[in-house]
Amino acid sequence: MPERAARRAELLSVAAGVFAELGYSATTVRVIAERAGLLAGSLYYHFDSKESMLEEILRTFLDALWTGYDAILGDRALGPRETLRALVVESFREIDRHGPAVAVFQKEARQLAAQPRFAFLTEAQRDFEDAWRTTLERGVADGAFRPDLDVRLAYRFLRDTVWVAASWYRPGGRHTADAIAGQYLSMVLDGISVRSTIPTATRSRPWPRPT
Amino acid sequence: MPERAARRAELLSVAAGVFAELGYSATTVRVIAERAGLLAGSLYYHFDSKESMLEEILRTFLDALWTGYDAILGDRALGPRETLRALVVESFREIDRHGPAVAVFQKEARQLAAQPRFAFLTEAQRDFEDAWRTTLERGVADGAFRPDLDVRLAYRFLRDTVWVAASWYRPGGRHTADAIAGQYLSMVLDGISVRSTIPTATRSRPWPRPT
Amino acid sequence: MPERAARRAELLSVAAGVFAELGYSATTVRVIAERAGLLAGSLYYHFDSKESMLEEILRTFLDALWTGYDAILGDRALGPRETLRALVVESFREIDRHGPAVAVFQKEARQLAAQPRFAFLTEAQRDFEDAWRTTLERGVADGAFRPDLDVRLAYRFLRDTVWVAASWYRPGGRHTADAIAGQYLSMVLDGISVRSTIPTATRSRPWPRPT
Amino acid sequence: MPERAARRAELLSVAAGVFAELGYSATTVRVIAERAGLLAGSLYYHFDSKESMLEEILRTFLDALWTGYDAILGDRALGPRETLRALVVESFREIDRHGPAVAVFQKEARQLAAQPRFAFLTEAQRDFEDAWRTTLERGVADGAFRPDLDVRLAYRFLRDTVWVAASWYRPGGRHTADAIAGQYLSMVLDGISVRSTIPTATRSRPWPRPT
DNA sequence: TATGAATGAGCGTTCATTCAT
DNA sequence: GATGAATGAACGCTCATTCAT
Repeated sequence: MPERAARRAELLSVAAGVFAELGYSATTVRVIAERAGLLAGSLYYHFDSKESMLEEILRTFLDALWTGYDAILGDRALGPRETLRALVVESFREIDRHGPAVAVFQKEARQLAAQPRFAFLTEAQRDFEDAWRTTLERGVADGAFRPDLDVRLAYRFLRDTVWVAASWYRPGGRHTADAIAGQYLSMVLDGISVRSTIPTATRSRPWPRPT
Repeated sequence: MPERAARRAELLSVAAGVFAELGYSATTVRVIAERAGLLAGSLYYHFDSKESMLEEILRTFLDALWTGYDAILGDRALGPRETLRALVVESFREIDRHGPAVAVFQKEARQLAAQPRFAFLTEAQRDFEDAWRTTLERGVADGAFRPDLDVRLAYRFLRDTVWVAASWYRPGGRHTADAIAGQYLSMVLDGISVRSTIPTATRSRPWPRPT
Repeated sequence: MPERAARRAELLSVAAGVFAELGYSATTVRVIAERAGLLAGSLYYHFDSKESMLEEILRTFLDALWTGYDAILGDRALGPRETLRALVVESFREIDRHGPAVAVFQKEARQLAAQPRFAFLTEAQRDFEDAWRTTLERGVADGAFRPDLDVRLAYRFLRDTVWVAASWYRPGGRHTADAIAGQYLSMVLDGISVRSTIPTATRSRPWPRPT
Repeated sequence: MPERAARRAELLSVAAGVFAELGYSATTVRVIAERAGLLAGSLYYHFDSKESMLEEILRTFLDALWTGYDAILGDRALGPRETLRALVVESFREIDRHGPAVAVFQKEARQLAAQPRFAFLTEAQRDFEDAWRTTLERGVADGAFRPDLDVRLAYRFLRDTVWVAASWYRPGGRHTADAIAGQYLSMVLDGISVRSTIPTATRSRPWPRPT
């Protein structure tokens, strides 16, 4: 990595941390500069604007994420269940690697997507929804997932469940990202309930019984 | 409701909507005023500051929420499963009634809690965690919930899963709040998976089999 | 005094007190109203503006002052020494009666005099200077005051000496206004020094010795 | 003086001039900025707030003043008369050098002293009173000043008389600061009156006659 | 007479950004 | 590459003033 790009990455990492901590709007370029050890004006040698820093942070995150996702989604050997598992694991790994960027994405994306400059967020969200919903639908179709699943709702449920973890997850904590992914998957797939105790009234339709 | 209090409530409702949409920091009092149909300065006849509006919005929301929660938590007739169900339903009803306030809480609480003025948020979060974790622990103890549950993780999972819905839920949409609560509960309790497909590797311990 | 005028006087008295305490610019009509027991807007039933209250306070004070001064200055029986004494006594009585108004005059007059609306202050100051300087000059001419007196300087000295007392004098304190006037006169006329100890070097010219 | 400090001093000098002319409260930072040739916001690169400018102006003035006063008060060779003379001369020199600062002090100190931030003004006023009153009392005790002197009153008389001059004194005028100090001293020490004309009624006690 | 709600101008201050050095 | 001083727009807020009731 050339000197120049390394410095940019370093500064963006600082910026992402502050954006995640204080929110984009409440972050001043002064505190970014201060944490990076230079003066506010000097940031403008490296970046056009505060907004362009944000954009670069989000693009970098999404590029990395989609590199991982594309490998998974392109793997025809994976059934819907394994695909879902792989997507969740990949997502937690992304949180592990680019936690602040994920937190910024989670907090700011909806609002930013309205601006032309950040239209790529809207695209990403659409692709994102496609990937997850397709996987869920495949799973319902082939009997891996519950036939009574409301796919739209389940998509949101999964999406929020995974990304919101970025706001509390800290690398080097009690659990590894993969361990947390495993726990999440267990809850999402099987529920927190002991199966036999579920009163039938909870469901609109009886489960298809495996034979 | 006296004239005065009604006007306050009206203005707070507008403010909550803008805070939820743009974020507290990115919201200007001029925007609030514009949407409320008066001038920025006039807001200060009713409120001390932008911050005091935020505080009142959050306090009002938490008061309403705890009124509901306390009734549930104080009901000794409820088992952990019914308690959890009631808490989720109550939460979605709160989202239905005070959606913007919930979204603001969800977005801003962590950051605000550091200020002395918003210390009540820290208390609320602690009480909140107590309520959910105690319920989960009771459920694990009496066999309603899975014995291998990581309660800390499950708590976060539930908390985020429920509240994050405030950022997309709109009253009057396709589903009622109670319907969505039901769907969420179904996913959370039973998982999205069809039972027999769960590979045993997912779990640390085999399920207790009903006899 | 008609009801109406009495209320005005009452409100102006409150206003003068606040102006004296906080300064005209730092005084808000809200605190005047509050101390008078009504709401800010209600003051505008009685007065056109904050500025018109100030004007009325200053005019009332100057009218009263000149009533006293004119009687003294018109008394041909008084020598310069007695005239000066009478002016000082009258001034302290004015401070005793309208202390806050005097303090406001002392603090604000110089700055206000630049506005057309307050041109009467400039006139008053000119008349004021005339009265005192004429008295001093008469005294120098007839041997009552020191022949080496710089009249311009002595005028300022006297003027400041007297009016500045308004900023600390409180009616009902240790000394009456007349007693303070007496003490001031004693210092101004005779100095604080024991005469014989004055080294001759202090003076530019030897004193004319009375025969 | 480093570049930075010089710029601060320059801006503070402008600010002091405006504060003295319009009063602190009536002064807007935009006026200060305009006279200094920059924009209002740019002042905040150099100072924290309008109030901090005021504080620095007053502290600088008091530091300079006390440097002079301490030298005088610490000189054991000076009798009360020479001490008083030296204090007055030093005060007028201070007016000559920092006229606007003195005028601001004179106008605003009483009101400001109530704020914790300006508690140093209260201290200064106490030290000030100590210095002058001690000098006066020493003079009365050793026969330099009139035995019938009301020291409290005389202190106020001297204090106001001297400092109020800051509101009209302009450097480079007809008289030098030292010349004005001399005239003031002559009036304060010996009075404006020619001795023999003093009616005995003015005094409560006869003068001690030198033998 | 007084109130209560509002206006609108302007205030002190912040902050992303620029640019000569 | 970075600094330091400045810009200029906008922000939260204040306050004298208005006016229907």
